[in-house]
Amino acid sequence: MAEYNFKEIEEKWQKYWHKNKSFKAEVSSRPKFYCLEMFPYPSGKIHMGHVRNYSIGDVYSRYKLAQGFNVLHPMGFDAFGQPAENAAIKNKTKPGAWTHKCIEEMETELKKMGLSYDWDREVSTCDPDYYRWNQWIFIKMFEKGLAYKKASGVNWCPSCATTLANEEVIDGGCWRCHTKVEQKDLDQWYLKITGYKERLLEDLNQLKLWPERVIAMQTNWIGKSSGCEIYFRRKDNNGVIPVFTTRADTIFGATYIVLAPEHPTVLELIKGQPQEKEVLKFIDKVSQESKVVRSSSDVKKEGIFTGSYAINPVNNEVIPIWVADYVLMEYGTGVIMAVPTHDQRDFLFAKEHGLAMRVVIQPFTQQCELCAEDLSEAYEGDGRQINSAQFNGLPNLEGKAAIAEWMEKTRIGKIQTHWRLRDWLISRQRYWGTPIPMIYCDKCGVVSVAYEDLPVELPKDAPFTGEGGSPLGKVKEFVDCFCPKCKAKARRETDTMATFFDSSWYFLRYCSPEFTNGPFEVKDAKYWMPVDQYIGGIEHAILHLLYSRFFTKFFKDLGMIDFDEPFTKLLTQGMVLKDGEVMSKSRGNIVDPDSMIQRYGADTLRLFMLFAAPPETELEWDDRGMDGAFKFLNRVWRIQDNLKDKADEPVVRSLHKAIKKISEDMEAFKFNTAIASMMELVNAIYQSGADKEVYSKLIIMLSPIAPHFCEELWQNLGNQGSIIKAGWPKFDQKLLVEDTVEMPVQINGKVRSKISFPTNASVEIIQAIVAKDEKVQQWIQAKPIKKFIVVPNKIVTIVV
RNA sequence: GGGCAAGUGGUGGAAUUGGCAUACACGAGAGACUUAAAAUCUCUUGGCCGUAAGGCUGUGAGGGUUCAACUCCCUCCUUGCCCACCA
Repeated sequence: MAEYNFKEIEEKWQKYWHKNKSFKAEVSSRPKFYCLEMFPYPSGKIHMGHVRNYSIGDVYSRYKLAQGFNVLHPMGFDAFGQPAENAAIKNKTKPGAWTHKCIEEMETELKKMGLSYDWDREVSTCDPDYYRWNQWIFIKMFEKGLAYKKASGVNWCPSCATTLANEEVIDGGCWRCHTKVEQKDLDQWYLKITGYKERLLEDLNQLKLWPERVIAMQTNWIGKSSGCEIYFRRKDNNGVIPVFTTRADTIFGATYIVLAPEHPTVLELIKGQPQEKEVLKFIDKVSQESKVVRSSSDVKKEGIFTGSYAINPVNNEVIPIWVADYVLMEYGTGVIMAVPTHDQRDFLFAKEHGLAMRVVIQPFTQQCELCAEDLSEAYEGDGRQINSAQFNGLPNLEGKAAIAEWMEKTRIGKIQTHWRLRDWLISRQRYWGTPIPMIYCDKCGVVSVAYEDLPVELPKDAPFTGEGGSPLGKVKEFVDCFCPKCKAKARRETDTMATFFDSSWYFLRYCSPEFTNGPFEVKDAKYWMPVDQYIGGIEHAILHLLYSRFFTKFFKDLGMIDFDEPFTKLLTQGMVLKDGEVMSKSRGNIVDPDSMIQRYGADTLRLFMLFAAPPETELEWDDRGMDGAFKFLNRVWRIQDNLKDKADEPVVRSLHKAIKKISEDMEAFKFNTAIASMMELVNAIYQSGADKEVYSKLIIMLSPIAPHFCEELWQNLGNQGSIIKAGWPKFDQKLLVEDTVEMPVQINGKVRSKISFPTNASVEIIQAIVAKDEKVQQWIQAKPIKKFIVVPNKIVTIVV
């Protein structure tokens, strides 16, 4: 037979699959399997991260296909976003043209990998047929009160006159011109994801097949914390200042309270005080700082006394009210009670400004009473309540509950839950995104575009330079419109949607990509959804997955679907490293997948990617590993010339053991050990030869990993049609059991002999055989046997 | 600071979940084939002692549980990822 010519073979079978629509998925009565990999941003070139992600998904998908499932395996492009605008500015093209060119190039590269996609279902989020449904969803949310507009602080570069994402603020300056970034209030569109916070948290329990750490990350992000709201009264006018705390047990140690600089009450508190001017100056200074600067951890905490006092409701103590930058308006009530003895930040702040401290929790191990003067840092551990009136002596965890209950009864406070999760800001002052389908009418106010007028299409020409705010605002034909209600002249919203919106429901669109009466056809989604296996990078563990879960729940509430969670099983693949570092342009350590395909072929690249490491862990790129993978394929290739009429029994047994192991491994995404088992089988074949039967089963099992290669061998063996239809091999249980097993014999924990025993021999028989073994007797000598342990077919242990 | 992973030969990684540590591969070494090289095939390959048989030792460090620990428990170290003035 000729040599393995991967170039010819890969082109041939890619054409074959395309021509025969081998991976076309259609609704049927067979059990379905929806296998999905996160769709890429079309940068034009695929990188090794893509290769890994899509190889993993493709192998699993093909494996499920071989098992007889009706597999849906689609691909598309997350095509809106900033890079297209940047590229357009740089190359003087249009974002649309640039993006479409990139999509084409990327498709070509993906197709060269031999991925089993149903390309007929391809979606692209920048296509009006796609984004009109973004707009449709947005309007539905608006109608349900889940989309709303609110003024909010954004990072603002005064020189470029544009908003900046947090990532674009570098050392407090604009990434482009280094001008100091300011905070500016702008009216922005939000989605009320907080309306779903309980369900988003609760339903994480349903996700038994998600990695634990993703569940942990989502849980932290939603950030439910139970505590108390405590009402401090103002000394001057009895006004109430609510404070949120999770440490009600320390309330007797609260020696001052601190407001966030943005807190509206601050202005009242300082009015007429001698400090007024100074405090205003301080607030102004803080507000100039961008969030990024303010929250960088090593910056010293700064604050100032307001001149006013509050009353601690549990002991009627008069305590000062301060303002400090380390208190955040967005969390809790924007006010904290400071307990310097039991919170490190408060401790440092109190030391700095000479504020009072009182110990109220005594460590259990401490005998004599702990004094504030003795502390060199805050004591944040558990202990016994002291200086806490009627609660003295209680362990603080009991104290926390008792105090909370007492405060609620006496109406000093209220048991309360706070959440970290914020509403989702989706407005972007950019061009290359889905236009938010809203209209401003002088008479009717904010009105949504009529459904029949969707999509609101992006104007083909917009003057964008990356500077000076929203490009759509400069397109008169776009902005000028009529109010859908009163038909008067009106103004169109010029913000576009954050691209996370687009990717929050694309998995539903794949179910019926051509559907024109809604984002997806209900009956198709009913068959295909939820996604059985989702595969992607850990970097999407929080936002993308959370937003997708949110949208799914929203669709359920609209009655369009009947499940809570979109992704039954999730696999987060590890990154591809080179010399221990992440491959990236800036590091200059990129290995280009296309050049590897040129040199070795896609099958070798896929094989190496899957063999080098388990999918979840990081993968160290190794050129020599590619040689190894290529060598293995050639080794398999050569077998076809030396087939016997009938394989020896040991090889047949090896085959059946391999089928069992490989099937289990494929199911569990242990592709690296599955491949190792195939290599072992090949080694066995090299020892004593294979027949057509053994060889056929080997290449069927290898076919999800090296599909072109195996198709060719399958055909060489005289089969008609594709190996896809061959079906996954089954193993014969009888061939797995040998008559005898070799078991190690341990004496006092050390292996001293290896003896062959009949399979499943009884303890008595084993004892009798062991008694005749010279080596064992040598080690036991005449010492009495204390214990004789047999782990069936595994190990024999003797203790003397 | 909080959370989650992980740490095994020269390298990537295995280990049926408490049962022979290092499967499989890379690399290295030796041999066969060859005029030669490449390719291919076969063998060796954790460390120490030993001519050998064999022995001792060995999974980040230290302790513990057990007949038996890479695996479980405690303390510590290191690396990676995510979150973070979160009250």
